[in-house]
Amino acid sequence: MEFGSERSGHEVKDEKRSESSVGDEEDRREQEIVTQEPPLSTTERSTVEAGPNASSLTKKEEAVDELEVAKAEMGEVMEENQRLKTCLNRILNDYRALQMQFHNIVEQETKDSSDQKVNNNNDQYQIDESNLVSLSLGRLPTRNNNKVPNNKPLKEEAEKEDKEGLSLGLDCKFETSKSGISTTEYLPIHQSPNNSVEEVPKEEAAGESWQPGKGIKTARDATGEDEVSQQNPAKKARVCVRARCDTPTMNDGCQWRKYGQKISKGNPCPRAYYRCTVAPSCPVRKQVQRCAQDMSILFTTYEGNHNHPLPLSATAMASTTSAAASMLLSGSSTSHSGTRPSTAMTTADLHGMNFFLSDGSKLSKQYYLSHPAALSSSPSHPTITLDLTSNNNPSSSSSAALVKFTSNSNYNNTQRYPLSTSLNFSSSESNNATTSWSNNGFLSYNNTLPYNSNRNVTNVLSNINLGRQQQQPMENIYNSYMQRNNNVPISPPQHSLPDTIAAATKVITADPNFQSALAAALTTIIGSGSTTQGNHGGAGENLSQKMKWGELFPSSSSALPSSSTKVNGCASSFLNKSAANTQPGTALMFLQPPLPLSSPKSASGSPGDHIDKRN
DNA sequence: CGTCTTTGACCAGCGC
DNA sequence: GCGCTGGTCAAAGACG
Repeated sequence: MEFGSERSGHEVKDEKRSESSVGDEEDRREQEIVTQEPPLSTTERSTVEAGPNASSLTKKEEAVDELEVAKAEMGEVMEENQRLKTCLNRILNDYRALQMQFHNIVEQETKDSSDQKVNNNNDQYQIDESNLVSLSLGRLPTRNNNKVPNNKPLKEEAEKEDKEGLSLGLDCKFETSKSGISTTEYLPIHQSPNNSVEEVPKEEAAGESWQPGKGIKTARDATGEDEVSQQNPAKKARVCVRARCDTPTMNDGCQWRKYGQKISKGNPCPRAYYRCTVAPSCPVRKQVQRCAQDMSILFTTYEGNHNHPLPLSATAMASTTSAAASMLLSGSSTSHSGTRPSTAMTTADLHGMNFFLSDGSKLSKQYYLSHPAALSSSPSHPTITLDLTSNNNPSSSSSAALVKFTSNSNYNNTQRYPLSTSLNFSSSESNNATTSWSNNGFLSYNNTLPYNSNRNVTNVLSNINLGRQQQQPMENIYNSYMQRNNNVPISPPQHSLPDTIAAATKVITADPNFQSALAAALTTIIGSGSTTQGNHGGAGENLSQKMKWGELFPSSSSALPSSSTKVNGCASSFLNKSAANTQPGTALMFLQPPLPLSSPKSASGSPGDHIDKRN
């Protein structure tokens, strides 16, 4: 993939200019070197002239030879230098291209939101209500529609977004089934009663913001979400991320300070408590705990919403957790109607994409966790779990990425929300499409062929690797679908994997027509056979350049500098740094708060969600 | 010296 | 009411 092909004329121009300037500089240096040579030669000559005999002539010849050798060596060094400079220029230009594409994606998401709104108007009510799960990635549709006319130039809109704070909001709508009662048990391993993550609290509404009983109260905009929180201060939505990680914590781009540690019941591994330190008053907390049975699995539970701009690197996880929490809370909102029976579960089996939304009852306890006792949460906290491990899920043997929404609660007539929800993006190891937080710190998608590999867009997609994997099936599927059905120009995937997941989820859930496309895509992916498991290449956690540059510059990729920061988490931070480098102005992003279904107005209000970064 | 981690103590919620 | 457990605080120590 050459980003150059995607670059605008302006950028190409810049590249040419920079290359030419590099060449000029090289020429200048060469001339300087040449001009430095005469004094040497003069010295030599003077010695030679001092003794005009045969030995002097020989010396002169030797000196000339030495000069020539030196020149040759100098030339080699300069060639090498030039190669390196060219390489660097390409990297920089690629980076610029990536930035442009990021803007395009933001724009794309804006359009998607608009399109989805239109589609919702047309189709939403034709969809079986029981299967209606809508996750929209990006800015809130209403706001988008109002503020960003579609006929505006992309760049202008992108700039506008930057000025507005570059919000990557996640709008999550989630309607649980009225009728569908699923008995599906996605249970690879025995479910222990101690599995508190999925443990079913039995309470009412949930506030997503962290509001400790006696603790920090953050001044936030009066949004619908906040209203919910205030109405139910004790109920905090939690998002648990289950991922494989060798480091003490996942690096999600945010800054955390450890404020406590506890040995929790049922797990010998201590649970660590962190709070966000990006802003002093940020209410966000996270808990980190290793799985007792599999120490490589890390449970990271986020609570609350950030009330400050987030580093770009932090938006990935924040978006995902925000979406998840929104879904959880939105699910609760739908139950306000009271039309739902005490046990409700939504299951949508989309050709291997198993959407599993359950609500209520002990029947629908979450079974997917392999090691249920590993983490527990208070019953007062509705929890949604994102399973980002890429392993052993027997039930994911459909060989497609499995997305599971499971909401559990002791649902009774007063139950207002699903208390525990899991999003399982894992797949079996044999799967071609795999999402994982790999051990080397790369959040990776494993897959093989893109669904629409014959498309130009895919050419770009195929060259962008998160975690230096091959491609992102969900992304490709999503793009393919969007392009085919909506005639929407597809931007290369510059957003983070969680965003990708959310985007894919959005599409899948928003439009039933996507099923057919998905089926085809999965067939293609499955059929392609080979799985490109990640290059566990170590130090690259902070290098967005590693996205595919290993291919572009195989010889130099290993030389890319690793971060000097203290970050040692399993990270998504590689998503961050490059973007934050050259455009400091965009380094901070304000996450749009998740939008519960019941309170659309919250969209414009409080900032988004969860993040984590170091230990 | 400032920041961060560790760790014991304290508090609140929940179940019995 | 009591005990258990999760969650938080804050002093002390470690570290750069």
